[in-house]
Amino acid sequence: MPTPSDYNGKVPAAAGAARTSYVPPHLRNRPLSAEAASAPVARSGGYSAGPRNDRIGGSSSYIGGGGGGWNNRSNGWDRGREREANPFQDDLETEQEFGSRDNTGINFDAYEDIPVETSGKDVPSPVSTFAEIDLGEALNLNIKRCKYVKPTPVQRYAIPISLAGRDLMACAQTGSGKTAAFCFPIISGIMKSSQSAPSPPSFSRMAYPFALILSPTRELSVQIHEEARKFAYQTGVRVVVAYGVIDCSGQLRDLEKGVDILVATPGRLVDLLERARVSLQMVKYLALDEADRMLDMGFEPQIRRIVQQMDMPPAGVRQTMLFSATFPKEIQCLAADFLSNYVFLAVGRVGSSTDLIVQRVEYVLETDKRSHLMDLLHAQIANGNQGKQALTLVFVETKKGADALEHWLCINGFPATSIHGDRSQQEREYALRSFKSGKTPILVATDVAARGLDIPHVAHVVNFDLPNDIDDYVHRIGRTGRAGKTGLATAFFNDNNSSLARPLSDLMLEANQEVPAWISRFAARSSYGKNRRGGGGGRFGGRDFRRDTSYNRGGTDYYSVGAGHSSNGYNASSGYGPATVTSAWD
DNA sequence: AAAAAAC
Repeated sequence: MPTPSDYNGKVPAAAGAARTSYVPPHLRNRPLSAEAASAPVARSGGYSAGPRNDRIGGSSSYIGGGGGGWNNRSNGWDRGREREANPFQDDLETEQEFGSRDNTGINFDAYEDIPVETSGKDVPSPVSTFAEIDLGEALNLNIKRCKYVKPTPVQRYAIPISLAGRDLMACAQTGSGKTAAFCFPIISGIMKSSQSAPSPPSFSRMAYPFALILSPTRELSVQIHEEARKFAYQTGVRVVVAYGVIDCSGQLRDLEKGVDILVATPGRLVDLLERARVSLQMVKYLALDEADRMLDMGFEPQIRRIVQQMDMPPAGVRQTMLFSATFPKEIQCLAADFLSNYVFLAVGRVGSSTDLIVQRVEYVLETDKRSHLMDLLHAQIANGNQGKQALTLVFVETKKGADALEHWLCINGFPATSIHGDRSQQEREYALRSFKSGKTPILVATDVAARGLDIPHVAHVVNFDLPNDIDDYVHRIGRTGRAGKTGLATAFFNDNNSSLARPLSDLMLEANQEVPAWISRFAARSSYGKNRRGGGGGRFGGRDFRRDTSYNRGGTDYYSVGAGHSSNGYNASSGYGPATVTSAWD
């Protein structure tokens, strides 16, 4: 179990000076009377010069009024003025609306025999209860409020690993509790270390988050923010989200009020860094959600810029956690640049009784897709599968295609809406709400909705247009069958998708799905996807590329230990041997 | 070739 000194080992020497006046996060939310008493002595740490105290003492209005701006992480004084909104309020309302809603709880029976694999040096042991982990009283209370009874597989492994201060690359299906897996250690770590945290190093309107969480879409950032706010409720740890167009929702104001955990999309964060509204020099935790997407061709330059070319502490000083349901080898290779002596964690995806998604592939010509979709929707209605308890998510390839299909569905009497990158943020958020509430139980979407979004009650995912990449398919169908519930995924396949035939049929075979015989005709034609997973079998969304025999970084820190050091090092006595490979399956 | 993400 980590001690506070584990968390503070890298804190500058000046830290001690701040101790007496600093108000740690867990005390920031005390009632106003208690706060007021300590206000005049708001932290005057080593960095803090006179002006800060003058400002605090002499001004009755805080942030926003004067524009001078100061990072007020340092005082709990103004925090008491605003009551922290109860982030659990929405849950109560939704719960009433849906009657006995049980999706806050995970169906643990379905996860009982899930395969788990770890690799890396000295992998910390997993836990089986939250009680075994010292997360702190406030966080434990929030876990109860979230109705989490016991940790999910990814949480059982990832939380001890990250509490031990280790970097992590984790493959786990979204909906299996990933967000909590990286939020709990971050919140807990910030609470513990804050007792001796250094002051922000300058006097400006810049924000100095301790933790940075990046995700590839605005909606996913919103979702992570909402979840993180629940976990951080009344801990004093402040969570702020930044995404999309300039400050339509008071994001800049929130930043100025101080931030401990910043959740952001990459473009927005680059913008904030350029405007010098955010500094990354205090970042102790970096988490990338949907990390393989964050490091693909479209995002990689931005991520490199943020992580390597700004003022963020380097790998090894900060703690880095990468999460995704899929982790292609090439991306793992790239990701190694951002990690230091990391643990690789893979939580089973398919191939066991945990597979809760029934997958179907149907041969549908381009011209027949619409009428075929209508048949499916009619059949669903005939089965009594409709309304807000049985939402249908339809994926198409293009934004134009999404608009067209939405329009066509609507004029044919189907209550549909759509979400894609050409719609305004307002429209996007409205569409998502309208879908979630069941007002429009059909949502037509581009890949913007493929990853990470947690939408309860999605009973059916239709791949109206199949993606070109099997990993995208995996993420898309993962919008159903969540939290232990079952789901259906139907794909419309035709000659345009022949490149996907082999990986798709492989994936379905792994998942014990019925694969139509005709698909092998296409599979034979294409060589795409061969060995994409490093021949590592299909139980996982990925396999540690460091274990691949073709990978040899000889002389790097990964395999520096041990006699009999082989070309891959995996079976050498370097800590990668079978003894450290744990599996809940065996 | 398309999608996502800042102004």
